[in-house]
Amino acid sequence: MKNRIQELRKAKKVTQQELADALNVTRQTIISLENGRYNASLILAHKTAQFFGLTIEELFLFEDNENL
Amino acid sequence: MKNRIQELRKAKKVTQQELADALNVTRQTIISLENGRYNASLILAHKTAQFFGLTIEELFLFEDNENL
DNA sequence: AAAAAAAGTATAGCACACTTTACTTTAAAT
DNA sequence: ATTTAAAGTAAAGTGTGCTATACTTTTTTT
Repeated sequence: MKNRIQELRKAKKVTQQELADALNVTRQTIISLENGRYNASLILAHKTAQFFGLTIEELFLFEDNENL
Repeated sequence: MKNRIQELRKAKKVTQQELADALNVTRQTIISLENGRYNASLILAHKTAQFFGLTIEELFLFEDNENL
């Protein structure tokens, strides 16, 4: 599953550190999410979507056949 | 974070086993989600929401101050 | 009332989301 | 060109989502 975090963060002119602080996670977490190392938890997904004023489904691009 | 899984599952007259099969998880996972033992992963949340024809935000009731 | 189906509890184990720390590389500012 | 800020990599550790197996309790059916 891909996401639009990096794209939207840059459009908002926010650094990884600033986003991390706003979401109460570490910068590592933001890097890993942006670079597709792992998927966000449900709560983090929701907080991130709220930060950008979107729904989870708008921020995260779900494909069919995602195996958990 | 609470969710409406049990309520919607019963309304649809589906057993935990049937829902588990439809989502490709075990019955234990459904029981644990319904009884609030843990939160769904993002992908499972999405598949479950799709099963009920809802968005994630409609199926899962996010509160403020959820600490990851 | 007895049998069968559905729901629940318990525990051990694995995978991965997230943290922490430390170091390197790339981009921006002076 | 040098410095500084931002982004990236690496690796070990913790907590939890999910599986698997086995057993018990509740609900439904006959």
